[in-house]
Amino acid sequence: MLSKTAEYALRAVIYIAQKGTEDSKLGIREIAEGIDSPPSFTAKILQSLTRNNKVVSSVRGPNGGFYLSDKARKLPVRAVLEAVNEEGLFSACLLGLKECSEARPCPMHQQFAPIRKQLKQVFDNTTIQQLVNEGNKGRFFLSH
Amino acid sequence: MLSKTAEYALRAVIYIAQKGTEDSKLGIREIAEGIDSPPSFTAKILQSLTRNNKVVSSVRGPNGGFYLSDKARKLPVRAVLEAVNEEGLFSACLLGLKECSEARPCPMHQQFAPIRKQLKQVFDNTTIQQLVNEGNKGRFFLSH
DNA sequence: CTAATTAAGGATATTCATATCTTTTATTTC
DNA sequence: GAAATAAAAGATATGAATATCCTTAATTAG
Repeated sequence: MLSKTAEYALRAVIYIAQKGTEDSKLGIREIAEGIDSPPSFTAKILQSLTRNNKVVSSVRGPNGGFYLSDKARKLPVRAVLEAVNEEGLFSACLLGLKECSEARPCPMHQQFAPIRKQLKQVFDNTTIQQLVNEGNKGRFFLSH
Repeated sequence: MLSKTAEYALRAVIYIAQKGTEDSKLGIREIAEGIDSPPSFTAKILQSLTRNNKVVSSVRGPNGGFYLSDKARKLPVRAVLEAVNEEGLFSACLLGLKECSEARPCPMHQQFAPIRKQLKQVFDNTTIQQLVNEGNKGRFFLSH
């Protein structure tokens, strides 16, 4: 469904938003451990999230690390997928056909259209903060 | 969303059902050309569809090739994904978490559950023949 | 200013999906 | 039975996603 990159990105952002603040930032090791992901690879992904888009904030040096601004917490979850170029999910043809469109629909288009629409809605209308609240209910990620 | 393997599998099955019959089977080259896919790779995928599952029928030798039995045409589209081991789509956690379940939902679980359910319904309740009928409306694949 | 810390960046390695090629087997036609 | 045809099967190659490592730059504390 999603690439590993997108999965780690989402998990990392939720984790950082959940456990980090501007005063108490999270290091890459803690994040990777918390979301059970490879540290170096996760670091690369976080670079995309701090650069391209402005989802995650970071500071180098002692007491440095990653955190999410209040503004970032209000971003739609979709912003995370944007940052890692995973937006094909919302537009690509299910059968992988270039020509597929509303005007020239592939055999699965009509059936799939409403699903894609819902998918879009979820990622557009859910904020990162909302996911954090969800996550806190289930206390999903490792704390330590 | 889907792997290339799954995309080619779906396209191939629809194409074969659309243009082939037991009396007039389709060769791998025609299929690959028709659905715009690499011939050898498509051949491998069709092997999965003739073996593991019994979606596609095949005959070797002169006038041999691939076709779909009437029975196969009534199979749910899901059977194609089964044959190529792409069923994770219906069960895997969106965030890639092993522990995720109704009892212990990840932060996106509640939002994603109805989408996954719909996805499942589409693949379960749509038959291959229905897709062929859809496809015939739009005459999507190359004919020659 | 120096040393320590931590993310950023660049280069490289590994793995798996994707893709190709060759040989074998089954089937048909003559 | 021999030759031709076409899929099955096996071996191998390629490429992109995944993953690691090493160096650089920024920041802080002393």
